[in-house]
Amino acid sequence: MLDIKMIRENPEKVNELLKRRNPELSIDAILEVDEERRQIQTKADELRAKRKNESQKIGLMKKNGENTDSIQEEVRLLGDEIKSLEEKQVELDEKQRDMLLRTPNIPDETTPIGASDADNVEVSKWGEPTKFNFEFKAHWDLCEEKNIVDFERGVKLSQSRFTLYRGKGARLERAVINFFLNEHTEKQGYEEILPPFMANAATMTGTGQLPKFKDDMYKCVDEDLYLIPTAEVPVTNIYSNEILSEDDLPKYMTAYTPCFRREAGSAGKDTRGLIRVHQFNKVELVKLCTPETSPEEHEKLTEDAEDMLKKLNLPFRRVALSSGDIGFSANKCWDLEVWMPSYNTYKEISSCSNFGDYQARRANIRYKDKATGKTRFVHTINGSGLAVGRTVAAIIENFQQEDGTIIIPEVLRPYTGFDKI
RNA sequence: GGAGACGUGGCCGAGUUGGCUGAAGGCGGCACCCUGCUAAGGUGUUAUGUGGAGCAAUCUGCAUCCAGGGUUCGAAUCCCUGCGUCUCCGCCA
Repeated sequence: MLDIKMIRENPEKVNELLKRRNPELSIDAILEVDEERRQIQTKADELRAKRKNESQKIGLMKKNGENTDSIQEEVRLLGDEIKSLEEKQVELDEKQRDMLLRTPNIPDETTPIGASDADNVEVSKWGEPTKFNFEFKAHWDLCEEKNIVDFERGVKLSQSRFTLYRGKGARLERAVINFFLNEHTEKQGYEEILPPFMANAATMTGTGQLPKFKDDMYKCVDEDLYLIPTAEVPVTNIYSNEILSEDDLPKYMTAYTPCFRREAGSAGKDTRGLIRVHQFNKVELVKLCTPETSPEEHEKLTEDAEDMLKKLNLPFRRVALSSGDIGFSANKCWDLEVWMPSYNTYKEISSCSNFGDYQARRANIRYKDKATGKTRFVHTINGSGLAVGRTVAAIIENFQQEDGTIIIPEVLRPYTGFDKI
């Protein structure tokens, strides 16, 4: 959520930056509501102050045995007036909050300006796209051949885009999860978190999924609970409505969770294989830090994610998302894309975003600044470290051999217990 | 799931015959003072949100005693609902 005071003081600047994201965005309507809201509040405050004084007066008069009938009637009428103003005020408060909650974060100055993913900028590359001197296969074909993912029965059990891993496939998936978690916790200093896989509406609002992206999520029928689309949601919200000490920062947290996404609006895209499914596994990296350190913490987190790809020896590149393509809550985002032979291109495997204080303001996550003694909003950062299903798909495709076997990367072998499939 | 108890500031804990209590007291924290060091002691300070004034330091109004409603001139205090915690019983991986 953007800071209403900041918007009030820099309306042109905010509009200009928002239009980099989408030319139709504007905060003008919010400012109109804000103006009216403040007028009502001032008026209501005055009347409440009056009622307070008068009521105290009544108390004293009663003590002295005076008759208070007329003044009581007067204050009762005042109460009616206050009540109607309060109703109006609540209405405007909610309206303003809703408008702010539906307004995306403003892009960082360093985010490349552009309208869509076509304007994203490749900034670095590691390794070379895998070359084959034989007819290579797509991971979905290899998976079926080796019976390590049973796509058809996954569909039977649930619906399309649900997968059933089995045998060495299931073991490989679990090995990748454990490898990532061990690296993040033992070598990179993150605290392991195992959060609930369902979260309530307040939590979903904190990170930005609600109110705008309700239709992207799975919702429980009889409860105010949603299946999480990413571990970012519960993990970032761990400290919602709390004030941390500056000494507690930065917080490094990592979590494995399954992720549930309805993928509404992506019909026809990536319909085969493990790339786009309704339930997938992911290990997430989340940081809370001070505003001063957030750019460098963002960079370090991205490097931590890149480190996983390097250790697996998977070719990848880093892309700076353009202002038209970054996520709703982010002000800056690097995508890591892994080489996927079947697509003959790089596919997103991690998205490392800096949210500034946007999520912290929504979730109300603050800290006490030591130097000034003031409470400030933390900055939140997160990134996939990495998407597990896509990692498995990349391993299967990039490390397939002419004889039809798949070589398991060295670093995973202690986890899989086998060196090829 | 059934029965009961409870929900106050960073923590503990007063306040429940409604009124001057944003809230006593203690602990902790912070600042300063004092004792040559340490232990101890003294003084002060110590919530959040939001509106207004001011360049600012700051001053000031309003709100907040789990949340939301209600009663009343006036509610931390009374009533209702929800959420949560604890105890006992039942059930269960």
